[in-house]
Amino acid sequence: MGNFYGFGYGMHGMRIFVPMTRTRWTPPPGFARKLINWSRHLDRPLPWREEQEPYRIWLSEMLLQQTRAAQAIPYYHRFVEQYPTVQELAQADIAEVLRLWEGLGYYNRAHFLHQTARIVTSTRGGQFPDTYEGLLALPGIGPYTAAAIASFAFGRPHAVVDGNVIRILARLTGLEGDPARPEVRREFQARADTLMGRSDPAAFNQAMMDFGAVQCVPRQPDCPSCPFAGFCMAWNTDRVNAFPAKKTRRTLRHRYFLFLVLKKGSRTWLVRRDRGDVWRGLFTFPLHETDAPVDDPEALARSGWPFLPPMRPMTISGPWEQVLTHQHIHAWILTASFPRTTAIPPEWMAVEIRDLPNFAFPRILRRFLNDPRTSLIP
DNA sequence: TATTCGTGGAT
DNA sequence: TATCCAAGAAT
Repeated sequence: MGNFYGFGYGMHGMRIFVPMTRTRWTPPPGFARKLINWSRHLDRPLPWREEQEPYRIWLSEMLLQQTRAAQAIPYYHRFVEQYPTVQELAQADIAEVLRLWEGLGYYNRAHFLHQTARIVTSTRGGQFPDTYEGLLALPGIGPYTAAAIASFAFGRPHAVVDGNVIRILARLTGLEGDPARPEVRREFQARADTLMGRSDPAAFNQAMMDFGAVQCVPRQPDCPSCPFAGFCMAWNTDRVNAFPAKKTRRTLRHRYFLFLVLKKGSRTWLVRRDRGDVWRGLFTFPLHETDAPVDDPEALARSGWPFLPPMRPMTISGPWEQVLTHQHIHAWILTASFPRTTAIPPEWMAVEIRDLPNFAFPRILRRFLNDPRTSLIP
């Protein structure tokens, strides 16, 4: 355990602290009431705010996992319009769901969304579980999402612990550990639950996340204007930037992709991405991957796809770049006409080129398709 | 339990 | 420009 400090609860901006060793953190009195009161003056319109329907709350929370609210909003509107009820979502084809999800990333979420819709529809008559534990058992619903739905939809007293709450509590209470560690995570959860107390769970959770998004922001927060500065550990020890503990830096893996846009008349071929890799369930053009930088895309293409006619010219586009969380994709896209269809691998799927807008593609390929110079889609 | 799952906005 | 990281969950 690290050092703990006791604080005087002073007025706004007051810096009273007495270094001391403690074994227990003491919650500031009246925190929940003050926090909710703070949030009343806030103008932060979100389409799922004040929403009562569990389906829509669940949908919004799935869209919001590791995603900024601003990015999720247009997707939320499209999903609600396309699938007004969980039954309609359950009946949809996963390819269609993924097409609607395209561009949002973390495509496993779309698969979990669909799975949970089917479970809720087929085994629960379209009704979501109304308990934290029941929600937690569903695909794609972890501790955060279960707490969010349980509180927002059913008024149950479970405090959400997301990135906002971790940042707020780390600074406010001086919790220094790595939030990724389970015991530290449990402590965050315990302190969040303590702070929630007997206040309105939905109002408290909403206010905490609003507070993190508006006031206790990651970088250069305006602490002098913060209503809790008087008993904020980080502020009163001048260590605001030290909380929360920094995540370990990721290492980028470089991957080199060759995509083949093989055209025969009005058609081309696609493959579907499998599980266990990026872009699960999305479509791409047939792909040849190497682990070394590509200096001669055409030569590599001809060795990767030996059936390509030797004399026929190819159009070479690239490199197209996309940086993912753990990977940097370098892509070359080769376009070739091919009069014969023999030797086409059986897993390749022939599609009409004009139908390409209907398939879910990774962003890097959608950028290629939308580029006017590509002129693949008329 | 450490890694791996996208994408884009902010600084 | 490079870096951070966002209403996390699964494996």
